[in-house]
Amino acid sequence: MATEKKLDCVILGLLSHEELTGYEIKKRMDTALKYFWGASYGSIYPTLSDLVSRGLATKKESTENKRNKQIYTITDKGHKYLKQWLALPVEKDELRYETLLKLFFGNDVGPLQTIEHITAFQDKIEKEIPYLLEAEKALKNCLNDDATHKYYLLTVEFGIKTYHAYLEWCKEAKEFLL
Amino acid sequence: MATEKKLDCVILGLLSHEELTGYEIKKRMDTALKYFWGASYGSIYPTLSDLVSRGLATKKESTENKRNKQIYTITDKGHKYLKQWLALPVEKDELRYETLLKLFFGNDVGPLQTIEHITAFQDKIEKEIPYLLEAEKALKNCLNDDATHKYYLLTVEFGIKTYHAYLEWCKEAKEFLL
DNA sequence: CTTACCATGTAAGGCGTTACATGATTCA
DNA sequence: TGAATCATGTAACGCCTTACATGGTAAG
Repeated sequence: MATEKKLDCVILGLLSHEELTGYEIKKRMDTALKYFWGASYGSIYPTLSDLVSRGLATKKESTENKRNKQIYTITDKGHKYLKQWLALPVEKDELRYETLLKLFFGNDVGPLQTIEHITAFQDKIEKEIPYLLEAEKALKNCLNDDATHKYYLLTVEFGIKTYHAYLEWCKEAKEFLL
Repeated sequence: MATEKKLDCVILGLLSHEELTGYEIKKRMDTALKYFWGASYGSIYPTLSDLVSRGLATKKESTENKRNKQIYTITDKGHKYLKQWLALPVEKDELRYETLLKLFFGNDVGPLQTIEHITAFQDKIEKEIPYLLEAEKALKNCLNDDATHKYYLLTVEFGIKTYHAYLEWCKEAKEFLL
């Protein structure tokens, strides 16, 4: 019954359209998935081994050069498992914003310090937006190449939309506190 | 260096304006804080004991009736600790939306199933909005009573704004997929 | 020649959940 | 009298991160 682990499904999802190494999986986590899902090497590599032992993926050594490179491929069983999980209703969407926490207790330290937290948040968001817009542009330009791009684009649009809402809120919140 | 635990600060923040029992703390987590921070009894009670052993809070037994009720109060040291934490920059704001994950891999199961996930998400958000609006109204009506309400209101406004952005996205996303 | 990136993995330990276990009180 | 809510806590376990440990390759 315990909180179901999702990382195996995430990895299978990534493997479902290309063979990947653990390192490459991590890169995708840090780019395409970073806005809504994260993972470290310390969880990726063990999960990969687990996937192989459960027969949901296979592992092969790279042949092209000396480099110690393990390439993972999804199996039919893995595809099935992934599809089953995708069909299940979503269990949990969780947001954990320390900024809001510090804001909530803002009265203990006064408006100036709170405004600083809001400004830091604002800066962080403003720096992320260009990447999202770039991704949006790139994805729109190759929508016909690969149907998966369509879904990727939707997550980017989600990010753009919410980030703009965040910025609007930052502006209003600061005005309210001054 | 390990991920700093935040629950102690959250509890101190709640205790900073009123004495509370573990049960009451949990209630606040499930209402005012639920949109950006969660915690279970299994983490609240041990943290409370820990707070007492570190001298950041004190515990006293309820005198009013037979009920086994432990009331926690913040100490001066606790106030100092809380303020120090509030002054520190935010370490991490994290969003973990399984909905976006399933969306990202939507190509593996097609648009219809993806639309179902979006609809479920939409329903969930639509059901939450009335509570946020109610809280907004109540807080606006008593802004002068207690300065802490001002900060609470800001977190509610954040919720309202982002939830509206979510709904807009849901609508557009579904149109895009059809 | 050294910095950055490619590449894999383990160990220790933190954090938090779920399930369990218990019992009082209030209200219909 | 039964359901809901009040009320506290522990035990087992799962998940994940950080830090550690190691080494190859490419580019400037």
